[in-house]
Amino acid sequence: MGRSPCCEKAHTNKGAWTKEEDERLVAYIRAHGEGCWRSLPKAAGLLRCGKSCRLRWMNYLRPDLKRGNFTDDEDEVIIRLHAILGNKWSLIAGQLPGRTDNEIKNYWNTHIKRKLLARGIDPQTHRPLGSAAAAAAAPGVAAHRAPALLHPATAVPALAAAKPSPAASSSDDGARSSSTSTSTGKARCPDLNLDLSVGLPPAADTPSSQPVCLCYRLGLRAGEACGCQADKPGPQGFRYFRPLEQGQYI
DNA sequence: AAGTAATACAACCGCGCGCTG
DNA sequence: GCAGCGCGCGGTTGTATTACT
Repeated sequence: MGRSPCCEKAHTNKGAWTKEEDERLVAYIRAHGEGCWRSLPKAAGLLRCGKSCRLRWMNYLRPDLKRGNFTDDEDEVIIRLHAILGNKWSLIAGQLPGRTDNEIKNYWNTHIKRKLLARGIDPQTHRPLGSAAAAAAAPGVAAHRAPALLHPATAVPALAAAKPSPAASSSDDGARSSSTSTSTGKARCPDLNLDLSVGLPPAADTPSSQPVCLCYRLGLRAGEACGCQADKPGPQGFRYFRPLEQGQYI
């Protein structure tokens, strides 16, 4: 479908934001909240495109942003999440309060990629470097890596394929609702439902199609990121996957 | 001190998706 | 059912800063 430009480019500023523009934007959002980004610039007296205002607010001006260096813990969480989610920066950001998708994306490209390469790990596949077969088997995004991660016959690339159900948001929409909730100042995690469940192969000791929450693979315990009972083995929880051991790769 | 390369990060761009009339 | 709109995402670019020669 055809799309009109998001704004009158001829009458908008571009490039770095000035202090005055920042102040105007912050003052307006404090007074009126985050409403319609398209009409915000005019209402706030800014010669900027709505998209630009949104980006500036989300990535730089939001009061709940955590500035400063990433901690080692955050590094590891990003690496683990990227191994499973791929370049779903907004999803990853949803797990790191105070961090933005743009910030994480930049950090990944400038720091973590190099860190993984130094460890001898391919940052795209999260496999040891030089594993051509591994790379061939797992090209591109993490969803395509799922078969290597899980049972090849029944693993569901949930992120790519799942449609949201009335009961649970999922896939990319989950990402959007997650990021939306952050932008509106609501608590980030409580409503988060990544819904990264996969179907398991029928096996002697596992119920068929039992959902498995991948938060357990991330080393998260119940309540840290989602409502599953990942650390409670048995019928109440999920017991089929465990976090990676030292030296294991996805 | 000057020039160049590398790095970090803010911002832009194009596209896909959901919503609405 | 269709078309347009608005939002949000991920990839890319531009620019400022820092490190190195």
